[in-house]
Amino acid sequence: MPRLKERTPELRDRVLRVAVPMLEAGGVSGFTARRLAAQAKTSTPALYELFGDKGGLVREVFFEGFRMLRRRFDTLDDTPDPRADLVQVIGAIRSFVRDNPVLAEVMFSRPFADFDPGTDETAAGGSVREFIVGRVRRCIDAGVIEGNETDIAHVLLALTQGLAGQENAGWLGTSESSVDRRWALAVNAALDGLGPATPRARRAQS
Amino acid sequence: MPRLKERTPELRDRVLRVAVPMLEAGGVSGFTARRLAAQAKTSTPALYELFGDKGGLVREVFFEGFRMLRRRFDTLDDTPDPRADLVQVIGAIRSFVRDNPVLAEVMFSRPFADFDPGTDETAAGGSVREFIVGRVRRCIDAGVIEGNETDIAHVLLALTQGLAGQENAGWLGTSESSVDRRWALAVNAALDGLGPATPRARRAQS
DNA sequence: AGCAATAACGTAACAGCGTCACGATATGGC
DNA sequence: GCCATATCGTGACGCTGTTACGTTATTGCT
Repeated sequence: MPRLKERTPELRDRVLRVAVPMLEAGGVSGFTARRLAAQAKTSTPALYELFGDKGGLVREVFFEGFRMLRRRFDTLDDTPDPRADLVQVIGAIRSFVRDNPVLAEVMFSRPFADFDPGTDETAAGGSVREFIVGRVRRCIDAGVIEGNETDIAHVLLALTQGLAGQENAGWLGTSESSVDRRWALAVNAALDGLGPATPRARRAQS
Repeated sequence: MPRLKERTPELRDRVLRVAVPMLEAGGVSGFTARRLAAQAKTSTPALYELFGDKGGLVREVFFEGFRMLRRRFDTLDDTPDPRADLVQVIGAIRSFVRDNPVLAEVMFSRPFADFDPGTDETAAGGSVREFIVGRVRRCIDAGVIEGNETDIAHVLLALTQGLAGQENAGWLGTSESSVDRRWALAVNAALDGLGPATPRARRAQS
């Protein structure tokens, strides 16, 4: 007897497909429920039925960001050099952040007061982290670096996130070359320091 | 003939002294012009005369954060071990972020849509960066690490910021011990990798 | 003393936000 | 053709940042 439902999972998908480019184009402050509803040719109450609240909406964009990053990893190909492959994945994260700075802020920072990614949402990056752990493991197996693969992945991800955040904010340097140089220095130093038989590294265990 | 001005630099200081604890207590979303005005026993138009707009207000809190961090550095004392001193300053940043998580977000992240620290505001951290550069230089002079002091300071700060951000978000680990372990691993690996005569490190130059 | 001129004050308004109650609406069954 | 009902979107609420504007207090002059 009622009318046909329009607030379906299909609408949800359409909204999300509109949301990501709109976030990137309009920035955090331009990302409002009303504007998104208008742009997706629906109403604000529809958004609230589909996503609960603004935080739920941002949460889905957050998840979509990690899916996009993971998809970018699929375009990378393995080489015989495990260390180069690990450097490559870090470079892929860097270029992702440069291509999608606002989305990256949602993923790695907390620009929306309504959405605080907690430990639950950590799992969203799980598939991303798995990929990195895989490449870390190959380095460990090859004897390029030593230690616990999870710990090392965390460290490399933190370093990458810190560098990307600083580059994004324009703090890492003014010229392209100095920024590149610092990226290279950081990544190489970290990998070298994680390598085997570095005398001082033994301190970490004691 | 007019009445006496109350919106003086003194009021400005009083507002800022109220603002920092209020931000930390109420979080980003609780930090509103009205609430701050009420708490500082003044009016919202007074805030706008003193700070221009909300962004200007947050900007001052941002500056105050760096002053606080710098003041914390002054409580540190030099030891004969330059490497230990460098580790110590990184630890000081970590504890600062743990003690003032919301303020740290304002300083290192961009939780307010109204305030984007740009290259101008980079200078605010200048005095903080100088301190770190000083400790880096001591390490270079002692032969503990090698390279350009500014580049190295940038790298260490990026690493610290990345780790602190992840710890703050609860992403660095669930147990205190795993978080500590990853901090130690990261800092030691970076310093080791920046050290002299590490064969692979030469790659960075080529 | 009392008044006028003037500058500083804060109330109250505006647009826009997240959110949701509720009246309007469209549909299938009788 | 009409009713019942589930679904829709208009419009409202309280909040935000921001500011116009009427109110108020003060000083100098008569």
